[in-house]
Amino acid sequence: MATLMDVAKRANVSKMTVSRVINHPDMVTNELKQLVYQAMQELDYHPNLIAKALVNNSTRIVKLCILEDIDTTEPYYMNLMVGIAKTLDLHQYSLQLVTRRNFDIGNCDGYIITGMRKEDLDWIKKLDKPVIMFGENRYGLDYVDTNNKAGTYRMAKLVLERGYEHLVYIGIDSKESFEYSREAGFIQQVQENQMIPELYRFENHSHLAEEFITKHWDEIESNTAFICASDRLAMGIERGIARCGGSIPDDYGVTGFDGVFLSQVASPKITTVKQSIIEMGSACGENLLDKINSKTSQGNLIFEPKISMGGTLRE
Amino acid sequence: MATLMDVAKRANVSKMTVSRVINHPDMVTNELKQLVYQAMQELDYHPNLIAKALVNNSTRIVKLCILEDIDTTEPYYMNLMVGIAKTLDLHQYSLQLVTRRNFDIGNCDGYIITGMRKEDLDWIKKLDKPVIMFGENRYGLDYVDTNNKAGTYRMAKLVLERGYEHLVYIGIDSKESFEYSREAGFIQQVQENQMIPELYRFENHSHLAEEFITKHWDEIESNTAFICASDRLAMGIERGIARCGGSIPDDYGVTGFDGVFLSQVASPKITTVKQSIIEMGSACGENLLDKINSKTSQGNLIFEPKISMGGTLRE
DNA sequence: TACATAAATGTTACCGATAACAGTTTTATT
DNA sequence: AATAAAACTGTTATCGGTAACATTTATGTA
Repeated sequence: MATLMDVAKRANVSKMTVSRVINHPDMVTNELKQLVYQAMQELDYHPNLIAKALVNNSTRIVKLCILEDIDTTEPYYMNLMVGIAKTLDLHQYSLQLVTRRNFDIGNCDGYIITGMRKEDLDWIKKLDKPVIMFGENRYGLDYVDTNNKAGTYRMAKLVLERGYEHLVYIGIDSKESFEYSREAGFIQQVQENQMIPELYRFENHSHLAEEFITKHWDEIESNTAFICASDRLAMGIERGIARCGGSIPDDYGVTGFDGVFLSQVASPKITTVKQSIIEMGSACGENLLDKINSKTSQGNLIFEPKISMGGTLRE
Repeated sequence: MATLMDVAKRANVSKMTVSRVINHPDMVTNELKQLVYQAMQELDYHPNLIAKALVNNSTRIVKLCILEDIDTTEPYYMNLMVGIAKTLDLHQYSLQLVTRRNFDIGNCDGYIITGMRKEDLDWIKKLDKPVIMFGENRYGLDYVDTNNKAGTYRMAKLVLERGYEHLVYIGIDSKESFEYSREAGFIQQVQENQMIPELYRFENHSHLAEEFITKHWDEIESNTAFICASDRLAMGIERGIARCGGSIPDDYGVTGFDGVFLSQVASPKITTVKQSIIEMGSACGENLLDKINSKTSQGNLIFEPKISMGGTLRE
C-alpha cells in the first residue's frame, strides 16, 4: 500500500502538503494540489485509517449493544445492523456487535444501544462516549424510532374504514416505552370514534396469541379486527382464527407491527405497520457519527411508519 | 488511558521492559515482572490496539460478507453474527458487516463469506487476505458448515421409525452445494429402505410450499411425511396441510432444517434439523483468526446437527 | 524600494506500541 | 580471577499519519 510519503516523493512535496491536500485543501495552491492528486491517483493511494486513528486517539469502532436476550431476538435486528453498517462503512467506521456479556471488551468511539430496560439507565448514563438509543425511551436519551403512536393510530383508523365493528388490541406484556405508545395510538383512535378500548397483553410469542383465540373463540364476535403490537403476535392471532374456522379477512381482520420477515412468511401475508428498519439503522449511524465528531446532536429522530398491505384486512 | 510509558515510569523501567512483560514474559526477571504487573494493575492499563495495529500493519477488522440479497435474509444470520462477534471480541477484533455493494470499502485482515454463488468463485479466489466460507462448497475453499447430508439422512430415518410410510422431500430450488448434500442424505436413507425417492423443489418461500400442498391435496396419501430442506418450506407445508384439514402429526409428518426462530414460531413447532449456528459462527471466527495469525488452517469444520423435537412428528 | 504582513510550504515532534540492535549484568568455564 | 557466553535491560528507529511551529515566498503599503 502506498503511504503519504510515497505520494509526497512522487509529487516532489513534503508529507505535510499531501496531508493538507486531503484535510485542508484550501491551504494549498491549486498547482500543487494537482500534482498531489495525480500522484495519489497513480499510486492508488488510500489513507491508512489506523495511523489516523492513532493520532486522533480514536478507534473508528462503534459498538452495537443488543441488550435483549439473543434467543428471543427478532429478525429485524438483522436489518437494523445492515442499515447501521451501511452508514458506518461509508465513513470508514466499523461495527462491533456486543451483548451484555462482552460489552466491556475493547474500546470504541460510540454506542448504539437497543433493548434497554429501566435498570440499564444508570450505566448507560455513565458511558463516556456518545450514545444513541434505538427505540424510544422517556429518560432523555437520544433515540431513533418509528412513530409508534401514529402507527397504531392510523392502523386502527384504516381498520375502521374497512368496516370492522369491533377492535381489539393485542399488546406486548412489557413496560417498554414503545408499547405504551402503540397502545396510546390505538386508544386514541378508538376513543375518537366513541368506542370503548379493549386491550390484552401477552409476552411476544405467537403461541400465546394463538391460544388466546382458541380459548376464547366463542366469546369473539364476528367482524372483529385485532390490532397487534407485533407481527409475531399477529401471526398467532391469524393462526388461531384459521384453526377455529374463522375467515380472514372476511369475518376477522388482523394487523401487525414491524413488517420484517414474519409478515411475509405468514399466510395470508399480514397487513402491518411497516418500519423502515434499514433506514432507521442508517439514521442511528449518521446521528451517532455526528455526535462523535461533535457536530450538534440531532436529538431524537422519529420515522413515520407506512402501512404495508397484506391479505388480513378486507378491501 | 494509561500508556506503556505511564506503566514504565511507575515501575521504574523502560517501555521495552513493559512491552516484554506483555509479549515475551520469559525474557524478563520475575522481580521486574512483578513490579510491572503491579504498575499495570494500579493504572488499569490496557494496551492500545490501534498502536499495535499500526506497527503490525494490521487492521483488526474482519469482514463478514453476506452475498445473499438481504431482503430474503433468514433470521439465522443474526445468530451467525453473534457467534462470530463473540469470538472476535475475545481476540480484540471487530466485525464489519458488508454486502455486495460496499464490499470494497476499507481494508481488513480477513473475510468470512456466506451466500456465495458460482460466479463469485473468481474474485473470492483472488482475495489477498485469509478467507473462510460459511456454508459448504465444492471449490476447495475452506468452510464451516453443518453436516447437511447426515442431517437429512438421520431425519429421514427418524421419520421412518415413527411409522410414516411415504416420504417426500421438499427441497430448495437452487444449485448450492448444501442443497445437493441434503438431497443426497434423504435419497440415501430412502434407498437403503428399498423405497423410491420422491423430490420436489421450490424457491425458499413458505407460500410456494403451501400452494403445492393445497393444489395436490387429493394426490397426497395419508401417512406421508415431508422432509423439508428449510424451516421456511416446512412452515408452508404445515400450513397447507392444516388448511386442507389434514392432521399433523397423526396423518402427516413434517420436518424442517435450521432450527432458528421459524421452527419456534410455527404451530405446532417444527421438528427440525437444528444447526448450532452460534457455535458455527464462533468456529468461523476461530478458524479465520488462526489463518490470519498463520497458524495452520484447520481446513473444513463440519458440525454434526441435532434433531430438535417439535410437534410435527408423532411419537 | 523597503518593510510589514499574509499566504504557502516545510520541519520537527508526537500518537502508543514493537523490532532490532546496543549495552549491561550475571553466570559458566578454565 | 580472568574471560567468554548467556541473560537481561535499555536505546533508537519505525509504523503512517497530524498539529504546532519554523521558514520561505508572495503581496500590499508607504
